[in-house]
Amino acid sequence: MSFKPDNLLEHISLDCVIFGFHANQLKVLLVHMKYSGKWALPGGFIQKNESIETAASRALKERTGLSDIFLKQFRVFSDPGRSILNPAVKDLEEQEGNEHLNWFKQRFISVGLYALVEFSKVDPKPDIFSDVCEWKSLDEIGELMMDHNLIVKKALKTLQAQLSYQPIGFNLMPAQFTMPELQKLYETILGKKLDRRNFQRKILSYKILNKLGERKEGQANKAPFLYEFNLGNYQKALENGLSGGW
Amino acid sequence: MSFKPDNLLEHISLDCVIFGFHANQLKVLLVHMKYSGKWALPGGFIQKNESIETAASRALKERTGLSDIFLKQFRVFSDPGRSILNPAVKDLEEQEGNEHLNWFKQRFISVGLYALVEFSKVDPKPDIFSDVCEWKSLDEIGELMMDHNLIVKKALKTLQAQLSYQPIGFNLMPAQFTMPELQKLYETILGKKLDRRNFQRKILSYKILNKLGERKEGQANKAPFLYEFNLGNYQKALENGLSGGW
DNA sequence: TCAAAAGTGTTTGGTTTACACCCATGA
DNA sequence: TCATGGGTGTAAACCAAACACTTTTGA
Repeated sequence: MSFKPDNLLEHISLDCVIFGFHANQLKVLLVHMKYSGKWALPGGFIQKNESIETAASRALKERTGLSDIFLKQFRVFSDPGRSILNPAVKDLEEQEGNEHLNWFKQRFISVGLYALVEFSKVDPKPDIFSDVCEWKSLDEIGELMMDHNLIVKKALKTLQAQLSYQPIGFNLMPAQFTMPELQKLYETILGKKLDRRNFQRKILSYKILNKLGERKEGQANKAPFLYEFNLGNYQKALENGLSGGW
Repeated sequence: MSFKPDNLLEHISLDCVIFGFHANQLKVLLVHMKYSGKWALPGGFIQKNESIETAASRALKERTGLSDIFLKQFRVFSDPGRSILNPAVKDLEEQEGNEHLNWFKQRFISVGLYALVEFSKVDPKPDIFSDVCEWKSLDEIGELMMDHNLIVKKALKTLQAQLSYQPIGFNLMPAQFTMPELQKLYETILGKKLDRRNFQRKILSYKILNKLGERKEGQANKAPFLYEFNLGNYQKALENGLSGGW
């Protein structure tokens, strides 16, 4: 993998908050920077003939192996101070003879996007500036590079707000899932418990689920039903918005 | 007024959708480009040591004379095609010996912001690329430069969505106003009629208004009460959000 | 047969909607 | 005195929140 700044727009970067859901926890995909040892959000730059969204899809594809990811820009981070102490520059300075050092020393304005992906389908791969790429649950995230903690915080807040008027599970759940599992997702995002019965009634009222047969899994209790998303209605709900608030 | 690209970030611009309310109409402040004759949104560029918001405030101050304007970024417009037919470049080509032509020929990614201002306080001033700066009501807006029609459309949609969970009147109304006037503002933004009595009950339930004495104005009907915003509660409502939906 | 967790339905209270009557004002 | 439009209140419909009992399952 090579890096060619001459095909990239200057001053503009993007940072992706990639959300996944696993073991009843909301997770974020992070990369570990080679030299500074800091964790950071997967990012990217914009090629001269692509949009932010295209560039982000490209970065996501590289990091996760997935295409057609749910992706949404939510905020531009442009505080002039955000780049001043960019440890990525320090990393590069430590590399012998890095020809692109000056390019990284410029000030970057970064577009924040969040992505929703199905945890099990992701095959995390580091980029050329990092040596590790892996999932971290929200409470495992320590101090991130630059203003990335702020970016995660704002992304989560946006996601919470969207939850009230947009269906989101399709991008985060496996193809088949139970109602309690879906509820856990909502509870995790919102950071609070929901009533089991009211949750079910509400989510069913959206008509975005198909009920399948029961599942027999080996737990010492009644086996919950399996559901899948009804893509047609899900799509409509995405376009028209939902009503409620959780 | 001079123009010094050497102090500006390349590739990044901003466009402001400045909303005002007058004569029961929602208006947008536009500038008329000197050479192409096209109307456009007031825009700006980002200086090397300022944030997007600061740059936008600067542009707004220049265009309207106002400081401390309500301002919110809502979307980045980065389609590579948006700049290709930039008539501003054509304008500049027609100017003899414009030294900054190449600077404008670059591709721009633009951050869209919307602003809410009190119509009567604005003193519109063109920028160096335009010869007119004036208010246009939404239905008077014809074809704008580049993708500015799209930007206006998205701004309006954002404003409509915000309406449900944020108070907005303070920035658009004069210091004192009547309930029917405030209702007109909401109706205009939403593009639909609201019930007079339910509107009043709802807006009063937010506790963001102070009721003043009646007003006597010469109309052939009962004189409506005057109200003003309760700044303390208004501020709280901004931070905590409202409940409803219209 | 018991604990754990899922399925289902009902009651209650609050919010939103729809609607009607009276009052003040200038013409 | 009348048309216009504002002030206020109430009944009905709807929605959300709280809550209980029954069922299934593996241990």
